[in-house]
Amino acid sequence: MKSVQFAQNKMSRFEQLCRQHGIPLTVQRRIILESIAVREDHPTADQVFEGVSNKLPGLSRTTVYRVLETLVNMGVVHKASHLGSAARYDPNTERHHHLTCVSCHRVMDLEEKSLSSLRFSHSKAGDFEILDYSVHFSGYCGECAKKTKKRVPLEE
Amino acid sequence: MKSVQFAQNKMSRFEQLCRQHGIPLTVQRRIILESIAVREDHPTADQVFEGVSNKLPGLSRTTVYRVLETLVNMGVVHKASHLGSAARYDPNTERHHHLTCVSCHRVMDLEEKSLSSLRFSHSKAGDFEILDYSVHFSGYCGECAKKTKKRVPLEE
DNA sequence: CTCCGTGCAAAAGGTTTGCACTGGT
DNA sequence: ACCAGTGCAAACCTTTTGCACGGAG
Repeated sequence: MKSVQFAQNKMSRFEQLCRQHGIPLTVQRRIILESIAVREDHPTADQVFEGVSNKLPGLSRTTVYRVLETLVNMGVVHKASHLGSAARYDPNTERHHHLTCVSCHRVMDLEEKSLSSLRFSHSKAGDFEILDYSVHFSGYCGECAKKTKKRVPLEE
Repeated sequence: MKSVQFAQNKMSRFEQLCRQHGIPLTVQRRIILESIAVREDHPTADQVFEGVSNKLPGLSRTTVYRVLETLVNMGVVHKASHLGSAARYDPNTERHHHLTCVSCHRVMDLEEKSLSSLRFSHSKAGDFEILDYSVHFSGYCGECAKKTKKRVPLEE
């Protein structure tokens, strides 16, 4: 499903970005990115560490975290922890969807009928048996949209 | 947006469930559920604690966690921490969607064109400025579907 | 009266930070 | 050579666990 091509493209784009922005291209960064690009799953930082520490003995867990953050900031890797570090509790047990403000991290409900009965090709995606789903939107909430008007949403 | 009615219904259903299943109806449970039912946001356990400890001095953070888990198991409250406790990293930076196995917690990609250009009533939901979205599916992956066939997916 | 629920403290993840040193440009 | 990146240890935040006590059924 994922080709060698994919990993190679990833690396090329990464190296290109590094040169463009004068970001040091360290062994750690190269190996960590490669290890993610090759995998089929969505590893946690710790799983990345496990997978890489063989090839790079002495690698620090801390570095894995820092490199991952760098890669995310560069847009080369996507960090999926949609609702932040802490779990959130919601009294609404009906199917509904969420809006998360990328600035203040507030989470709001979205009741949109058109989203509550999505159709997919099959009720099964491959051999995966779907029980439920929800749509997660990210963006700026009303307040933050004002504040952030015409500002780069980086380094608040 | 959320009515007093809603909170009252929540409480009634909760009390009913407790009686049905012989679950002790403690002050802590009542107050914690009420505090969530009344809120508009999706508080973290800690935020719940903050909000409740005024009304119930001496309340333990631990109890909040335990009560929340109980409420989730009773189906009265929904826990949203979609991808588990640890953040996950994904080399695929294109818009795509996720399948999470509720049994083994594996996360897989889903490339489904029909989901990649959802239409909503407006590109803005209220005053929320949407930047991106993704659909999160939960269910059983192929392997776990076999194992779990005809078994209650509770208390592994 | 019997248990389950609670509180406290301590442990167990996951992630971040301070500081000195090393390595890329 | 300079500065950013790295390693180590310790701190921090979120959540879980063990044990003794007290309140709900």
